[in-house]
This record gives sequence, structure tokens and C-alpha cells, in this order.
Amino acid sequence: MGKTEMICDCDIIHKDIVDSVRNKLIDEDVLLSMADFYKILSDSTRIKIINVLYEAELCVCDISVLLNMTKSAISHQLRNLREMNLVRARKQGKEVYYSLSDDHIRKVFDMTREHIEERANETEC
Amino acid sequence: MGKTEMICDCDIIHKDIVDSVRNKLIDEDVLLSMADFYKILSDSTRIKIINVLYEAELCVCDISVLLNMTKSAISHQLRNLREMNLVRARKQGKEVYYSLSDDHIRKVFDMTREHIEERANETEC
DNA sequence: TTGACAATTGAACAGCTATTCAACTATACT
DNA sequence: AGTATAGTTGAATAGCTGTTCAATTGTCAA
Repeated sequence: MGKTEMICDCDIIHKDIVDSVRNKLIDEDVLLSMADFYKILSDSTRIKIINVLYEAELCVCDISVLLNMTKSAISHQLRNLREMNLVRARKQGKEVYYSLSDDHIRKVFDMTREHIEERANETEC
Repeated sequence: MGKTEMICDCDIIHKDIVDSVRNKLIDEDVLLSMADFYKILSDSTRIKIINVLYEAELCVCDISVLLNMTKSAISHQLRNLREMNLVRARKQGKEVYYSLSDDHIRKVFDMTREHIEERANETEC
């Protein structure tokens, strides 16, 4: 019964609990998308870009100065953020201005920030 | 004035905007902690572990069966999750039972899930 | 048209990380 | 004590990813 191939070599599996949990699991595609969503925010350069765009619409040049990184490095990461629909681009003359694509990312950002700063206070003791 | 070393080679920097943004930026340590927080959730195996522990306290064996992965792989990732205080371990006899360490991770998980599923609906058209 | 510059792109490289494998620890049972 | 099993650990490997560098595109101005 169950999987044809069992990688695990255990005897003590709590069959009833395992079966119960299995029925409640989230669809794997959704889980993978969630992981991808977190992944895009898990890089220090990208989170810094989100942070500066949180405050204003900026061109690649401005972001480069604020982060003290090359335009190339910034441009590569902006591409990733754009592909995940976290930022949008607006071209005006030679420059391209970037901004956060919607308010959802702001909420996620705020929430995580609060979480981190709470944790920082907790560990003070 | 400004940084001693300028990596960026731009001329058109919007000095007023850049200065204004710079004053509002979040402390770098907090940003790095936020990135680390996202990083721990950005792996498919870890997010699956969170998902199963969301439903019940489980031993390593149970998790291995549910994810169809070796105990070693699961154990390595549980270690990462433990170090980030996302899960806690309770030893009972030979087995070690894992559970989510608090409700905060549940809220973050729920929120992201909603976000992903909304996005999935939007892109249906 | 020519020159200058903002921005993008692709290839290469270096650093990181998840899984595998084997060895090991700890606990329970006989 | 001896055996079996749950779980952990460290080293090695393979795959992924962020930055750099050089080349290129697109736009503006003379």
C-alpha cells in the first residue's frame, strides 16, 4: 500500500497521523511558487533594491549610487525582480525608471521588517 | 562630498531624490536579517517541511515518508530550520518530534500562500 | 553622422548550498 | 552485553547563482 518506492527505511511511522497530514497538504505547485517568491527576496542586493524603491521611483543610476554597486549588477537583479513582477520599468529618454509594481510587496516587506525587529528586541535579554 | 569611492559612472544622478531616499533607508543589519529570513523559506524541501509541520507534530521518520526523501536530507534541513528558530525539537525515546516553534511562522506562511493563490487566479485570463 | 552615455546582455568565474554517502551517537529491547 | 533502529554529522559532489567584464543597444545632442 502506498508509494511503490520507499526511500525511507523507518519502522515506526505513525501511519494514521501521516495519512491525516497527507490529506491536508498544499498543492506542490503552490509550495514551489511560494519558495520562488521567498527566493527572490532572499538576496541582500535585491532586498536593498526593494528598500530604495519603497521610498521613490528611481533610475538604474540612482540605485547604483545608493547601493554603491555597478549598474550592471543592479540591472541584472532588476531583471530578476521584473520577471517576478515585483518591480515595473518606465522608460523615459535614455533612462529607465523603476518602481514597486504594487502595494502587496510593501505589505510583505513591512510585515517581515516588524518580525525581524521584534525578534531583535526579544534577543536583547 | 559624499562617498570617497564611486563605483557608478553616471552623470545624471538625481541628487535631491537620492539624498532624500538615503535618509529613509532601513538599517543594513535589519535588511540582511530580512534576507536571511526569506532565504530559510526559499528552499522547496524546507517549505515542504513547514507545510507538514503546519498540520502536526512529526518525527523525522514521518517527515521523510511524507516528503519521500532520506532521513539524512530531512535532518540536515531540520537543523537549518532549528537554527533559525522556526521549528523546535522534542526528544522522546529514540525519536525526535518536531513542530513549528510559534504562530508567527504560520501567519507568514498563510499570507504568502494567499498571495500566491491570488496571483495564480489573476494570471488565468 | 558622430560622440557620449544610460542601460542591457551574455559569458565566465567564484562562492554558496542541497543532497548523498558513510560513519557515528543514543536509546530501547532482549 | 549485544543488537537494532532513530537520528545526527561531516565530507564530498554537483548544481545553482551573483558579480564582473566586455560588448552591445538605444537615445540624446551637437
